[in-house]
Amino acid sequence: MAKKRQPLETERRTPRQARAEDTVAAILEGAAQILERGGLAAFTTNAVAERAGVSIGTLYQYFADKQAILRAIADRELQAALARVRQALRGELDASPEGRVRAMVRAIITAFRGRQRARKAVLQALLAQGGGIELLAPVAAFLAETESKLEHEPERVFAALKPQQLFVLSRALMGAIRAAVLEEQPFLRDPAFEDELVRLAMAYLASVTAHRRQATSI
Amino acid sequence: MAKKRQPLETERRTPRQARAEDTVAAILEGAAQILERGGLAAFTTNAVAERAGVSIGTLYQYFADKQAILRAIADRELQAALARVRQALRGELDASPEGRVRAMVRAIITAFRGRQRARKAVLQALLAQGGGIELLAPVAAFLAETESKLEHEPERVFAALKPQQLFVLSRALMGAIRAAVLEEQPFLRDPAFEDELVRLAMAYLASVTAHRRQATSI
Amino acid sequence: MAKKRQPLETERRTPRQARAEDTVAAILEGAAQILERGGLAAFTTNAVAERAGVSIGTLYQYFADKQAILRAIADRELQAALARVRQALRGELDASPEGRVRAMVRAIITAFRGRQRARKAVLQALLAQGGGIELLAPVAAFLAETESKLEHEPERVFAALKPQQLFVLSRALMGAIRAAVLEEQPFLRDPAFEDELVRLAMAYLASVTAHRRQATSI
Amino acid sequence: MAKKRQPLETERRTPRQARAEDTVAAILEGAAQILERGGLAAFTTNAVAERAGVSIGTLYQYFADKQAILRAIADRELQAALARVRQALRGELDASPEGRVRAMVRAIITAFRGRQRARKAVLQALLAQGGGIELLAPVAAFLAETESKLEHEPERVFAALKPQQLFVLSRALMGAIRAAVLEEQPFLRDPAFEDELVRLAMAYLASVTAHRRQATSI
DNA sequence: GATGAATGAGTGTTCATTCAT
DNA sequence: GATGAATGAACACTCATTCAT
Repeated sequence: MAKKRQPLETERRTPRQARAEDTVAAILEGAAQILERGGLAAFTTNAVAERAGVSIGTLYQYFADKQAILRAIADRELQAALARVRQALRGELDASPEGRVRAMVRAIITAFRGRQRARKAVLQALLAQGGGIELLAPVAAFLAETESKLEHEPERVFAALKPQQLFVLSRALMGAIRAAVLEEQPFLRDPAFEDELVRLAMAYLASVTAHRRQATSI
Repeated sequence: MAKKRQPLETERRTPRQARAEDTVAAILEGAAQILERGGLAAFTTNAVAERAGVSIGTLYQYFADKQAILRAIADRELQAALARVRQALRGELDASPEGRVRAMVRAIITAFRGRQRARKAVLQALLAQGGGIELLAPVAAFLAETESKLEHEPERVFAALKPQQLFVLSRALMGAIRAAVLEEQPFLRDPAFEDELVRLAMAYLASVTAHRRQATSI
Repeated sequence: MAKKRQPLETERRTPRQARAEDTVAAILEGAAQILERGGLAAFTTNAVAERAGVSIGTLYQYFADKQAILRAIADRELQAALARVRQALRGELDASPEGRVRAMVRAIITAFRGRQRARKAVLQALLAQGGGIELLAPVAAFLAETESKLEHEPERVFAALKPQQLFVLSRALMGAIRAAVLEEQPFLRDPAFEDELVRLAMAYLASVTAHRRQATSI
Repeated sequence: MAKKRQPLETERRTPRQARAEDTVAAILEGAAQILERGGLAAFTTNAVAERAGVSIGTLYQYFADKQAILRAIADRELQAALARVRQALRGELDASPEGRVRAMVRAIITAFRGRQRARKAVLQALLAQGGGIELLAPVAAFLAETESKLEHEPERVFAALKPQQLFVLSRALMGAIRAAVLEEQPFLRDPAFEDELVRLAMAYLASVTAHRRQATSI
């Protein structure tokens, strides 16, 4: 019953009719295609409208300005990525901590594949605006929340981290993955790359835990 | 004796008169200031020329196009950052591996302070161009080279890494630092943040080393 | 019933609204006026837009670039000139060969009168483009086609020419007329000038025919 | 004793020293090369100075402005072309009228070969300025003058023409040749093309002569 | 609600010309 | 006499945005 799409403040008009939702979807899809093919340079409102098959006037009835489209795409991508991560973690909840870490790493890498150029362009555009959308922040929050449901406390690898540590870990992983994406490294699909990322995360987690135990035992 | 400024291929005309060198310096400084205050959006050739106190025509006598200015700034910043890292490491060569790792982390964090917006803008602009300036690549290369001069082999923490592992470690560290910079996190100056980065690096290095020893002993 | 304006490939957008057609017409008229008064040097896109009473943006919605405007004008002028030539020849189909030649010469001279500067500028611009002004080609084609409808074969003066001869004759006539136009010779309106051109054409045609007969009879 | 180079009003300074003449020659040669390779678009004062191996300041000491260079080139080319025509006619003075006509046609065609692009560019540039340099006018004048020295009056084919007829004939020939040059027709080197031009000229001359005789005899 | 013609400030860039050295 | 660094008006062209229809 609840609306599936929560209205963004970037939209001018909340689509209440099916047709309007289609229009918004068409615009976002068109925008993503434009970005994917021509990057940020090709991303003009007229081009988006044309590809979406709507008039430029209609586009401006749903989006206040050009940036609003980018924000909407970022939001859409974030939701999709989160959904994939959730999906991946759902099947690994009872796995070992390493299993969960690996699932997460894999989910993120996967989330970054396909439409890389579009994603890159969105990132760049939003960063240029000063708006730091951190894809990872919600993911990490989700992880922490998920773990809090675990029975065995020792298993809660993420929940045990202090905020700053969570920041370091998530950004470090993202940094490595993003660099691989942006530099178009061929080993992005290499299982060994995934192994190294898991190793990095696990080593860090172990170090934090060991440190805490040590501190506690004293 | 030797020319201080090595001519970049981005320059149209190699300055032969002292006046010209001043002009180039003024343009680069003006460009950096513009980027610092207004980001990439404010970075127009006319604005740069005006702030540099030269005519737009003069600007174009030294830079083939707008991008060339960005490249020159990036080059200049890279050299400066590298110099700082080198400087920092020079005093720590005989320190423990952790000492060296910490010196590097600190150097990079430091390198990222001041004119953050300018640096951010340069990064974005060059990434958008497809040109991946990787600050870390030269730093890592320098580290590896530096270590090769060490007597005790076990001390060579970076040299022991495989290329992909070096990639993961360097990008992970950069990712965390860059995220802190871009998100303007207050703890960028917090020693605890530095500690966590060092911990991340050390834990990863230890894990790699342990793994290798284990593999070897079998 | 049929659309009067056939869309040129030089147009960016085929006008779908009546307003748009007016705009295109205004731009072309403005461009012609600019050329007429200031020649090619005054022909700037901004000047054209201003004189046409539209914004520069509007101009660029209908013409891909500056040259496209020139091409459109040239096309328009060519059509007008051809129409006049056709009109002139229509009444002379059954005249003697000399009558037809004279009609053609007169038609071309007439076509070149009025707005000479504009025409001159267009010609120059297109020549500068390397674009072969095939102003004459359509005229010659029309002549040949027209003659092919004649019953008496000996009357077909143009159709009897070999391609290279047609080239020489048409360019020679055009060369003389164009020189008179460009040098703004006062005798452009002198009937004696027309007489000389007719004489040139008739003498050449006679020479070609005589030569051919001689060759055949041997 | 007379100065060989008559000072043009376009020059700022009359070269009195050998070095200065060399400089002027270098500039004109450089300009011709630039025009030949890149056409009018590449013809910038800075480019000319660079190719000539002089500074832009020096260039402006000998030429008041850019157009002055073009005018000087045109003058130089005209002198060269005239010299070639003179040379060609010198050996044909006692030849038949057709021989002389052919010599002239050939000389002009020849004059147009080599540096066609430069010549084309000069023509265009000067035409755009409104200045109609007519290569043929001086040539025709020379022909008429030359013929006036002939003993047998009937042989004086050009001298017999009225000014307007001379205009028609010379521009017609030039028109055909120029069209072939500008359109880069392959038959520019074809002897048959030359034949047709000669035929055109001879036919016209014969027609004029016949007409006059007829008028006289009555 | 939808359209698309119109807008115009703003961009990067060129190049003829000057003049201090 | 020669140099070449500096100038800046001018240009072609883009594109986010508006609003009359």
